[in-house]
Amino acid sequence: MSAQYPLVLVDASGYLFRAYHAAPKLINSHGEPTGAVIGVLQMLQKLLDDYQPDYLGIVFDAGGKNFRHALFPAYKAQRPPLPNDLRAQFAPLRAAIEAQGWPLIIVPDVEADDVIGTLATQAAAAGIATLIVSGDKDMAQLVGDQVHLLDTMKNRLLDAAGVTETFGVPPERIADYLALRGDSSDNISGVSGCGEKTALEWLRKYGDLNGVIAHAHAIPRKVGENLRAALPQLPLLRQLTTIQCDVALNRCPTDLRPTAPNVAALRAVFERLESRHLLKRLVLLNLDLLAPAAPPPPRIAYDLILTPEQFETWLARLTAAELFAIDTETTGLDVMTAELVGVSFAVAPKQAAYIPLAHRYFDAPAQLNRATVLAQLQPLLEDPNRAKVGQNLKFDFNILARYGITLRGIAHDTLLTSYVLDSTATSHGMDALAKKYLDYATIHFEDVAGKGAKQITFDQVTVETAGQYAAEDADITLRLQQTLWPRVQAIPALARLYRELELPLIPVLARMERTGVKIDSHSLAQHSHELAQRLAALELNAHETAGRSFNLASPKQIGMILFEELGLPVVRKTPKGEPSTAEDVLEQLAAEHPLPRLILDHRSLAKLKSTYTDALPKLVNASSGRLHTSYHQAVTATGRLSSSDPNLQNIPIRTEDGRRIRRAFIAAPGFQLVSADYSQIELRIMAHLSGDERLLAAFGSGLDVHRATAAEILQLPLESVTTEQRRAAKAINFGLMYGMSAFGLAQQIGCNKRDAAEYMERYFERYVGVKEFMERIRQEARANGYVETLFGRRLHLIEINHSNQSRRAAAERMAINAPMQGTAADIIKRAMLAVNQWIESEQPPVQMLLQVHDELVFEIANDAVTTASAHIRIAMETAAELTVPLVVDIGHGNNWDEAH
DNA sequence: CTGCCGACGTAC
DNA sequence: GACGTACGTCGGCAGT
Repeated sequence: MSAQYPLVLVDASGYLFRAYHAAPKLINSHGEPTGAVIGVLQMLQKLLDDYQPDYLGIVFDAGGKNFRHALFPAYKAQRPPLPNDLRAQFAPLRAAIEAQGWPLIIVPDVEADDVIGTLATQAAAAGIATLIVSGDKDMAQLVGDQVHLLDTMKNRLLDAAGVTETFGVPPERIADYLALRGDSSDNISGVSGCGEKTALEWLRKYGDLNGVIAHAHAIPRKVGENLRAALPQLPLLRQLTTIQCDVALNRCPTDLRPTAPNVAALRAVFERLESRHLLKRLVLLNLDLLAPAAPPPPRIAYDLILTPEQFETWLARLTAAELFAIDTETTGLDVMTAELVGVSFAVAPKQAAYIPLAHRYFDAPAQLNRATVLAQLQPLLEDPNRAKVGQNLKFDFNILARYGITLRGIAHDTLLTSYVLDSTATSHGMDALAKKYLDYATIHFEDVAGKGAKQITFDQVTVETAGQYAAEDADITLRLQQTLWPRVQAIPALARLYRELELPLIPVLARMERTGVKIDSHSLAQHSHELAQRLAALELNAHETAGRSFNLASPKQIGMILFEELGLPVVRKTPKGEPSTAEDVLEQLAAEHPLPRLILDHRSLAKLKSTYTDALPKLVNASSGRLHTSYHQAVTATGRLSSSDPNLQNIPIRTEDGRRIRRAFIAAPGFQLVSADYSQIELRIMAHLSGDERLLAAFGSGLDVHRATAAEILQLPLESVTTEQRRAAKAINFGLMYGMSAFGLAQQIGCNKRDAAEYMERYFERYVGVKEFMERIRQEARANGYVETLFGRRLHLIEINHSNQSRRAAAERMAINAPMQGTAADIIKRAMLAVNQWIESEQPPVQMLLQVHDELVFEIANDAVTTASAHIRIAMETAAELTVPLVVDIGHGNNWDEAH
């Protein structure tokens, strides 16, 4: 199939000018202007996508003088000099066009118009349909049967009829027309007093320029006089406005076939331009070709293991190695369903191999049998004395577990090494670590498998490509370990934290993930149904109240109704400057109008439905019949775990509907759910870290700490503290741990700022140790650039000395919070290890299912609940020795709500 | 249609 | 500007 226009000729100088004025004035990080180049490249790309020509000419003006200047010294004389920031963009544009393989034409002393005219004429003679792309109206004269014009200014495609319609004259009269009316952009004046209208009228009356000249004597009034005065000039003007179609060129249209792009060169140009858009497209179009920018990567020759002999050799190497890296490749990221596709190993830098086991694509080579290979590897993988390193081994652990292998001898995990070194790093992913610590550009997963809709599963990747990728992963993991571990070792507390807490936690978390939790999908479905009805009723009511229909889930539309149509006051704005419709704002507005309350109710129910009652049943694993979360050990800045897919750390609890969702988390028949949660652990840690006498005393004597705080601040006896007073004290206690200000406290407890400030003052008078502790933490953060937990985990605070007040204040709040939140995280991790130790040694009918920051949830056989609970309590309460007791509340029941 | 971001809301 | 740590859903928008 041939393109509609086999030849496309682009007036590139015009494109560049247009882009320069239309596109944003971008500047890259080197201070170079880039907007016009990027704009032109995007327009060209779009054009070629649209027309897909066989031949292509990107034509630039050569600059310098041409025949028109010789005829008419004033030609284009009024043009201001090129702005420097436009001039600077010619070179990168040329480089990009050449790298694209697009034929670029610049003829010395010839204007782009004449080059285009000549090529179009030659093409027409050869029967090749041509599209001229230009915003210059001169070009209209070239239009004919075979030649059409894409007017980039108006984005219209013009044939001869279109030209007549647009300009009022056919293509062959365009030059006459321009000669008469002039062309200010070229400094051609034409006939004084003769504009568009007059020129068209004359041409209509007398046919062409010669006709006008012949009848010049008959034209009345001043304009007639002007015409007669200009008569000697008109042939010259006609020459200037006529495009030359016979200039000497060293190329003909059929020479203009685009060639293959030079991807590396293109990438270099695009990177310099810092255009994510262009780079992204380049990546998409060149998945296989894409290599990092200069210098080209020296790819290492890794082993691809396809025969038993090769495997034997590598098995011996692994057995002999003091430490080896392992990495599994699978069909997906869900450890409950992903299939093992291959496994890679590294025994020393650059010495790595990939064993493809289950690649399935047309023509895939015969591979070693997965079961056989795994059986041979099993003794090695399960031997605790054979040291292994990996990147996020919890994943590999879970995958191997599904094939009956218990990975032991986990000596290192580079994900966790990176995390303990700097929990605030933007990424602990292998690609980022390789770049950061080894200055090595890894092959990315997207490079081999694509992404988005085009993504394929790893078993579809060719074994050769997969081998390069997978073996490199093992190689880099090993090298990262060699670089990272000494850095951790240099800080003994971090080394302990890593070896004694984080690494041993891997199999514990892996087990919890694979165990999952039983869900009563039926009750959730029933709940969803009810919620749908209540939501519909609220929606109807809200629309009636508002007087029109709108999307209750759209803060933007809500804002329109509340603040524009109903004229309610804007309480607060979002960081982006839009009126906020957040919960506390609507709560205030509810006093003035019934609609905000309806929105609030709708929001809370919609949240429960979409996030929980609808979503959770869909995520139940088909084979286990249970819900499996993923725990992330290297995400939070403070050392907490996080949970996703689904997040089981934010299951509702506060409202009745929320608790009903918790009731859908159930125990298997014959079992109970047991929930054990630390009572006030962060406040206890604050007491311990601060050594504050009164706080220590309150916890030491087992008082209700919030009540005690209220009594202290208000100087009341404990028993006369009201519920309201206790609530305020609780808000202070929590607020303190978050570094809250008087303003924040006032907002929280609904009092004025002065009262809040007075409460806080009174608090710090009574709890002097806490006040001193907070100041000490700020000092420590400023001096060290980090703060520590009780166990030496560090949180780096690079903005603690920031010049911007609010940035610095934010860092100070993190400094205050992190030691408490982080110590609590350390303690519950220690408890999890202790409980796991007990489970492994005693083999009680107990499974640890969930961790929710200060709570552990277990599934325990009915008759073991009491004794197991006692063991769990001891393990948790003795997980750390503080100057206050750690207290654990334990409950049990058929579901998670009852267990509380 | 896909991907990204901001707003919002759930938990501790 | 103002309360720390997370994750998921939605709307809206840009780009495909």
